[in-house]
Amino acid sequence: MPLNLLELKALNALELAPRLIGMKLLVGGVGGSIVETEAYLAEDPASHSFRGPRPRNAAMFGPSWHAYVYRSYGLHWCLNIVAEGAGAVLLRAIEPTEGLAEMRARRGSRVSLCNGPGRLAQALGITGAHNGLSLECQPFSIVDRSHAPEISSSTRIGISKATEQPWRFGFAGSRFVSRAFPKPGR
DNA sequence: CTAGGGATTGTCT
DNA sequence: GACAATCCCTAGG
Repeated sequence: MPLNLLELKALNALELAPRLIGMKLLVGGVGGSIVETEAYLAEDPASHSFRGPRPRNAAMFGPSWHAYVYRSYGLHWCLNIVAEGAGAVLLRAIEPTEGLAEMRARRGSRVSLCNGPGRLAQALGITGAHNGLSLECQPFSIVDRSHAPEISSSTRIGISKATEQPWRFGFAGSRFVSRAFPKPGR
């Protein structure tokens, strides 16, 4: 499906995060279907944009539908999609479908290719050089889903602030997520 | 200027 | 399940 960029660029992080589930993301022809995301809002203590513009988070205050890439724990890269309102959506897992050999080469032939933000970035060849780039241009290629999938949600992973917000989203039932989602409540 | 701590992952026990 | 690896932003003096 072609992208409705006008619609997508107007969404804030909390709206965009579930909207991205099921969309296909390729970087240099390598990638697959997005199955797990997390939303980070500007007024969110867990967000890098919470304390206002800084050199590191400048991309979050730029135009939406651009990449925000940061280094995590000094060694891993993490890829976000900037949303309206100085928020961003962290891409945590994709179901790899294109360029499997290249991903395995970058991942050192490890079994886990794209389940987790650091692994995903490594498998897709993302580095700080991609920070601030528009997702409308090479090497990025994004294709919309044809219909809305069933979405799971849970609290976000690895944060110490605003831990109760259920702002992690996933493709229901996918085995490619970084962590299983709790069963729907009853 | 220095100390503390991550939106993580791989390895070892 | 525990912990090291490793960079750099942030807070505080």
